[in-house]
Amino acid sequence: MLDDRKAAILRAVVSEYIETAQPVGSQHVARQPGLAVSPATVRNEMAVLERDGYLVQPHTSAGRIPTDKGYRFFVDHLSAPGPLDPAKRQQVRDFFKAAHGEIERMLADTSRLLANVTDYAAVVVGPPHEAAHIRSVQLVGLAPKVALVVAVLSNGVVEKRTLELTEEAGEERLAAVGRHVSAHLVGRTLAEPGTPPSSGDDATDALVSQALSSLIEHEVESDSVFVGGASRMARAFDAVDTVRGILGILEEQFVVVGLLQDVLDRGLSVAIGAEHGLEPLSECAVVVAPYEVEGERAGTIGVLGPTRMNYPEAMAAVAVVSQRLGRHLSEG
Amino acid sequence: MLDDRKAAILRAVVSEYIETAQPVGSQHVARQPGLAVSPATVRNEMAVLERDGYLVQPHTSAGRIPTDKGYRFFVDHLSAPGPLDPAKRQQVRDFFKAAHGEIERMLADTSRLLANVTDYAAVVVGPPHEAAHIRSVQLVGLAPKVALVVAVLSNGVVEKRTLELTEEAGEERLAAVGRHVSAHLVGRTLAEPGTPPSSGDDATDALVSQALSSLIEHEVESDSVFVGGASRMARAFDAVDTVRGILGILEEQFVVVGLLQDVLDRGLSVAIGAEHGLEPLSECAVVVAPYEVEGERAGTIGVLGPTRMNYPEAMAAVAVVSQRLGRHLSEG
DNA sequence: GTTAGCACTCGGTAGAATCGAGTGCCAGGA
DNA sequence: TCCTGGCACTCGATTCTACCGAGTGCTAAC
Repeated sequence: MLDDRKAAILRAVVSEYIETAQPVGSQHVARQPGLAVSPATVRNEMAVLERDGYLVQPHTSAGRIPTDKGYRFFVDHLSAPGPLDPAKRQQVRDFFKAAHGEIERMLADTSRLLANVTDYAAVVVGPPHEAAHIRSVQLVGLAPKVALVVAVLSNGVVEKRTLELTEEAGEERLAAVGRHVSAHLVGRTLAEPGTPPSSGDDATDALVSQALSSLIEHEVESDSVFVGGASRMARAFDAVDTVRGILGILEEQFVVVGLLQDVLDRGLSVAIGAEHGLEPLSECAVVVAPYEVEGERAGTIGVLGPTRMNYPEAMAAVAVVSQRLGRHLSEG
Repeated sequence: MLDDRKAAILRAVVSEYIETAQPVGSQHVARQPGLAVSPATVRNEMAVLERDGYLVQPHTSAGRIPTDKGYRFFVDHLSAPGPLDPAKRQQVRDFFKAAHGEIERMLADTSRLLANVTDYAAVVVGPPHEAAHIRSVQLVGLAPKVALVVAVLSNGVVEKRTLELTEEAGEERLAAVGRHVSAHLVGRTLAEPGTPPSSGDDATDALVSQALSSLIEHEVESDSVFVGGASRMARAFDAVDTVRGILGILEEQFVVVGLLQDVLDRGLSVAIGAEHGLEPLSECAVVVAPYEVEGERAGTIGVLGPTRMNYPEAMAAVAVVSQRLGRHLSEG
């Protein structure tokens, strides 16, 4: 553990580096109000902090930069979560006051909001589809031998699957199958669909089971993910290769979901640099928070920025948005 | 118009510049087989080409670079559309052989395919929702005073809207309204919904018209757009500001749709640099093609790359993918 | 009309000089 | 024992110079 003065010095270095992106020297730190200490003393302390892995020098005769460990200590012990800037707070409030419409658009807009507020890339993961209760199932013919299974979930999500039929089926038959599946499935979840009772008609039963299995398979990968403001990563780094790597990751939805999930699973709200395993994101930090709908954990939102991101602000923004998003969705 | 030799020189400059991204000098051009001419002659010709606006020199004593006008002449007169590289052709074939599932995922995957094949960013615009025939409409209750209108279109698209009800409505009433709307709307399009006949029940009629208006409004902006491989733009440019501008554009879906639409409307299949009005894309070119489903123009695909992109290959890829996508969607 | 020859331009690279922010260490003082 | 002023030292960044060479435009001869 760090004594008070070392902690204060570390905080000063991190804060200043976050602002300026330049290595921080002992003079700057010593100027910090509240630290009545000479640069020489600061230097000694910084040497210790470096030995202990909280800081590094890009090269001799340069100032210090925080390591991942340094950032970690900063977010864990030195940064008050703090309230969000009032103007931004208002921006969030206004957004949710005006927000309406169906859930996917809502979530996509939320990711853009979060990106605007924080000025980093933002991710919103929708509620897992398996958990929601099924409200209705319907079969609709699209072509002679193609039908669409449409399932409406209680959270407003609509799942659909195309069905390749082995033989033509008229509207009536599809409707009948739909009613049959619906009667069985309504109130259940996609995760536990159970086995529907036989209808006494082999052809119908075959279609029913086909529709059912189409609905429940491929479930995992279909969690909805929305990435907003990815272009902001181009501002955060000036190495074009770094940017490309990061954008590449953000394009792979299931990687992004996995990343957020993984961070949450480890009980963290912030993952810094190498803490999340993704190599291209080694210069990035993620701030995440779950949101709850009607008391149940429903999904996750997060912000992705450079490790030298403004953690207090990002954490505040993520907290506010996740809370308001949950409330908004709870109200329907 | 350019005489044969000037055209050949222009072609050589464009080809070489596309490959190397370096200004092309007279020696390189003269080495070109098929041009039995000395560097000095080439220099004279290049001076003329520069005077006429086809080439520029980044600075005195450098080679020449094509202007937008130069690229334009190249794609209009000098580049054979040419067949796609066999391996890539196969890649496209394999993709569509394996492809299945519902339409949005299909389109999103197609955008990734096109990005992979061309190594540029790719855009796929789905069929306009207004044009498709309605196959089914249904109302599903989500909360006491919230209902979801779900409309299934003939092309497999599902439109949904949340409805804020002024008073509670039971399942039976919602179902009745759904049947009423459905009976009226099936076979029509969202663009021409007509006016449903009165059901003789005021409360039902109110809900019907509410459902109807929710479906037809906000129509324009809901065309589905899928952008794939945006991260590849980071490879094409090394100015990080340029990259950011381009990514910013790609994040605004309706701008992208407008861009492609605009290019098509002007009867072009390629738009270069300033030809499309978007300032951040002044260093980019777009190659577009419509695709047809069952003989009808259904949507658009496109590729976005630097102006020094490989036009023949991009055009070939876009042509092949649009054609196969149309065929695939026609077959259902 | 084409080409060889030539003087000229100018971006890019390499090397030297300089600057200055920052360091580590030491010795003196509270 | 801990802090601090002083000092020599480091080394990236910046500036300047020299130089190279790819490329040009022009002219005169073929």
